[in-house]
Amino acid sequence: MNTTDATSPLLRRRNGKLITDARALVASYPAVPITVDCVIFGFEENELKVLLIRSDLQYFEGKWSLLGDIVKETEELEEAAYRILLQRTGMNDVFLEQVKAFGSPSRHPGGRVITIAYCSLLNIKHHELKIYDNELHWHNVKNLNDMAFDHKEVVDESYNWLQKRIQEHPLAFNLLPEKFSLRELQNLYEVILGVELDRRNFRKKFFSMDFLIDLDQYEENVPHRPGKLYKFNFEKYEKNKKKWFAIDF
Amino acid sequence: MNTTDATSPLLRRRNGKLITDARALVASYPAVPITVDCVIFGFEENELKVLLIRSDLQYFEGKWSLLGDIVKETEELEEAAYRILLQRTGMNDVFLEQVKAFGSPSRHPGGRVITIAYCSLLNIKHHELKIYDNELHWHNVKNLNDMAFDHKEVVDESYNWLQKRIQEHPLAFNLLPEKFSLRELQNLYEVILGVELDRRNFRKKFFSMDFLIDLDQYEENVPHRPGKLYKFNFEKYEKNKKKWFAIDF
DNA sequence: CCAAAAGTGTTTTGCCTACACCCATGA
DNA sequence: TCATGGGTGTAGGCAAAACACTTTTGG
Repeated sequence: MNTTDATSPLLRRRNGKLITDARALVASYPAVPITVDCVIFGFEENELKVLLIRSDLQYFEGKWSLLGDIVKETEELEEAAYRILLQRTGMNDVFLEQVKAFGSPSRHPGGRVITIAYCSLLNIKHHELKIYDNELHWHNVKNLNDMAFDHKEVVDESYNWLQKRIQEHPLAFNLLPEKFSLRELQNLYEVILGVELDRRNFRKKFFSMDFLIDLDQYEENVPHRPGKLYKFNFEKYEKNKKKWFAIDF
Repeated sequence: MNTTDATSPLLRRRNGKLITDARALVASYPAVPITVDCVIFGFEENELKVLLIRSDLQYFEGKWSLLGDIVKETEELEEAAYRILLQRTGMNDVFLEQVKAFGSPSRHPGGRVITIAYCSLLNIKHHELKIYDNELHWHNVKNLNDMAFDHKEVVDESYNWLQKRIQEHPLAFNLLPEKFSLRELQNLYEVILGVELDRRNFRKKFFSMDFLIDLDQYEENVPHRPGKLYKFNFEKYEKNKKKWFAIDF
């Protein structure tokens, strides 16, 4: 390995001299278009869903695609993700977090495009999709295939990320109505994690955390005994969240 | 929010017509240089260290910088990270994983440059740094300041990532010699996590996992009773690793 | 009164924690 | 023989898991 190789400007030190013209240096670099893709998860009818549109590209005719857009020149990556969310869902108070960058040279048929995937969780009931450009629709996460680009991989990675994340952080509440029953909460965990949970232990677990506010209200219009409604106490959680420590693999 | 806005090619559907010329579409996008930065952690003398060079840029004169380089036009992101590692350390069998993309428009003084941070763990004793371009050196993670670009933030995020990751995955063994004593392993955990651990419980924990191979060999040249040497059974770990499940936040 | 889901407690088990003494080696 | 760290076991507490019956409501 020859590290005196001078093809890489960032690795090279030119005879110990410093580079004075940073702008010229950056201008000399090859450049690639950057997009942000939003993996927007929602929960409804006991299914985890993701918001997709039909691809605009003839190359991917009929295939489903994530909601993405080019990052504007002066825009933060996260800002671009929020912009896409707002344009597509009309919501601006949603959860959003970066998951991963995807940069395979061949992932876009029009040439190299690097994308940063952001994961977003929202409550489907909280907004109506009033816009149906490109057949914007919710899709069950389980039945995805024939997606455009590498979007299947992006969704899979995001789903893995969500499964792990939901166990360690109170993300679930972003997918539920503000007021929810414990049954709804448990269903959500069961669907996302793909496991069955014991109702009594689940309740004990959440009550012992003591982050649920009992609203003294009940479900309505259910064909059985209505469950109590709760909301999550985010303020208390933020104050009390513990430093997590346990070697376990 | 007007989604008939036509400034975003990926969001737009032109009167229901598909885009046939994907190449022209991509060519019309603004483009940004992409770099990969490697956060290379090593462990030595009971300190967690990170490999840094002096920045080449006059703008950052005297400041320390991560090892990074432009991603070549036909190169996978991960491939670029491995290339940088090989060029800088001469090692090609090292641990490497993507941590996060950093893309603030103002993070580079020469114009926008987006970087993808990769985290790497290696055993300092396994290779000598024969190359000292740009004062390549190991730095204690605790004493970093005055770094170039947003590299302090990148290191901090990578360190957080490592702290979490090392508790759930057997990464630690990438930082140790192939044969190690339990004391070395414990020191590593204590330093990375910044906690003190009970020796007996730590041993019990690792022995009960049953992933350590007893080599029936002992430390040498230590001024006290030598400890037994072990190596990690990666094969067994890969076969047995459990599906991790526990709601806990 | 029937169906459907809500709500509730106890026992067992395994794991993490706290804690103190003897052992092997080199100097 | 001394200094240094290596190596070991046990008891208590706590949290997770397993498990079944009664209650409430709507139809």
